Amino acid sequence: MKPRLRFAPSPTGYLHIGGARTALFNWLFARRHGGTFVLRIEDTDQERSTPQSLQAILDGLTWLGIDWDEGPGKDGRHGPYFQMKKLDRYGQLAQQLIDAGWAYRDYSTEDELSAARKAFAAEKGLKEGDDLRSAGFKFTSPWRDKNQTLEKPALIRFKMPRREGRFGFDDLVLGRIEKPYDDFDDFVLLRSDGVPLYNFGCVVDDHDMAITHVGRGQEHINSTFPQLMIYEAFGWEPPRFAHIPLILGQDKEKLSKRRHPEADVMKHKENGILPHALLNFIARLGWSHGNDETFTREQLIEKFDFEHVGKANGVWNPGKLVALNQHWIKNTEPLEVAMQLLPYLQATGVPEAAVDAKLELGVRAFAERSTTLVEMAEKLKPYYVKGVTIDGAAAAKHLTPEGKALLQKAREELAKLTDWTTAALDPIVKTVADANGAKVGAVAQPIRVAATGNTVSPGIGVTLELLGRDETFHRLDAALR
RNA sequence: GGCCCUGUCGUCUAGUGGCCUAGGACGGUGCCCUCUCACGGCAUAAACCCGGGUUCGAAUCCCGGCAGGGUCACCA
Repeated sequence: MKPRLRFAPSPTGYLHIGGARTALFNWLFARRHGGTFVLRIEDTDQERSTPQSLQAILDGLTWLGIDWDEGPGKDGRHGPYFQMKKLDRYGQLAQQLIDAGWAYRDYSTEDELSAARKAFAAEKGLKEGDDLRSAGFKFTSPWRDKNQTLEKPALIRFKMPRREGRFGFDDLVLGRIEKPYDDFDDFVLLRSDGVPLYNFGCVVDDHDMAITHVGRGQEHINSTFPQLMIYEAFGWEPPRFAHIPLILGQDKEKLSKRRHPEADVMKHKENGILPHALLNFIARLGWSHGNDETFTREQLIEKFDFEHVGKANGVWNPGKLVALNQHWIKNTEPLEVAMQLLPYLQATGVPEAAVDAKLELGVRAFAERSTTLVEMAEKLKPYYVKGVTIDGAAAAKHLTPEGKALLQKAREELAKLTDWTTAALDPIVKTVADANGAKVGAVAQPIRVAATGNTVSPGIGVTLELLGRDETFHRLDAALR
């Protein structure tokens, strides 16, 4: 049987890096085994769900190259893929549970609940701000065994069986996990407005969508237990679960929107990170394959498994992400990098830039010198504008009378060239140095400063080819004046 | 607080009882290469949370501490 996996975000914000990794692991597993990857939208929190968030999540996944076989924009046989579109289904199933004695209508009001809380607090002698849960507050609805249907709104609670002992499941990454039955209260299945809560909607949908494996964050371990009870009540076979460790910020706190800008997937796009580099990085954060560090998309699909997902939380390491980014900048076809780079370059103020031979040459020259696409764009920009401002210190050091004399000689040699290529340009430096009894550096640096305004650039040959013949002479002559 | 999960260099990790004198990667340090900057190459410092067991033998198994995390809603 081909596996079916899903990613089920709630559209209440941008695509979080932890969510992206969860999506990636599920996607990799589905792809590896020729299965199906489903994208389901859990939009039952109407307070917080927004269309913008949905779009942001879709955009984030698309940017990362994580595609889905069923879900928004991809209808399948197991839809609808938005929970708010199947309220009737949840209602019918909840009624089924009531009929079977696994659930009941609860007409308790908020007032009654808070009265119970107050009574509990008074009995225990707790103060206003104290956490009732810590003190062991439990609420048992008086409607639990009444089995009544009244003409007023009710929420539907699951009736946890009063059992001794423990129950649990075999987690794909954590192994056996168990809890005592009496750890759980009757939990809410359906709100009084008929909208399902997470546990109920999740189980119904995973069943309806024939999900076989659920990879999700470890914060969901505890909700697995009530979900298991729902499966039992319906007599459904639960999927296999794989609880993935959390990603922590450098302060070792859970990655949060507020304190950790890196939690937003699209922030990395903005920072000039290649989508595949980010993919490689988050894959390695929590999963490993021996001593391997870099993986192509195909290798990731070929090697991924839940058994090698680690059990401990991981700390975000921006330095390693950047190192991986540089690795992929260097190890991706220059044409491909050029296409990714273009928008960043244009954004620096050179809208006329295009994916052409010049840009590809630029990528080849700067791949080893750039850690991000933003950095590469900034470094390439001077090759797209007319003229250059020469750095004072650089001029003072290299455009001395002696420097200028050598620069003049070099200019004369360059003028003789018919072929303006790196291969033809490179030897000029040594030729001029030899002819004048100077060191190569004494020739190269004045040229570099005159041509780029600075002491740092790729080799003289590529630098001048990138600049082009006309612009090179324009800048050299300006420096010689 | 109850319950649950976790604990190898600063960080990500390899490791599933002898192959471990604990390996790799990022970062650090030093050297080499070199027209600058990078890239690359070589070398180096750096870890099994603590304490008990089990075993001929434990980073690996068990127990207890300690530390970190998760969860306990008409959020997901």
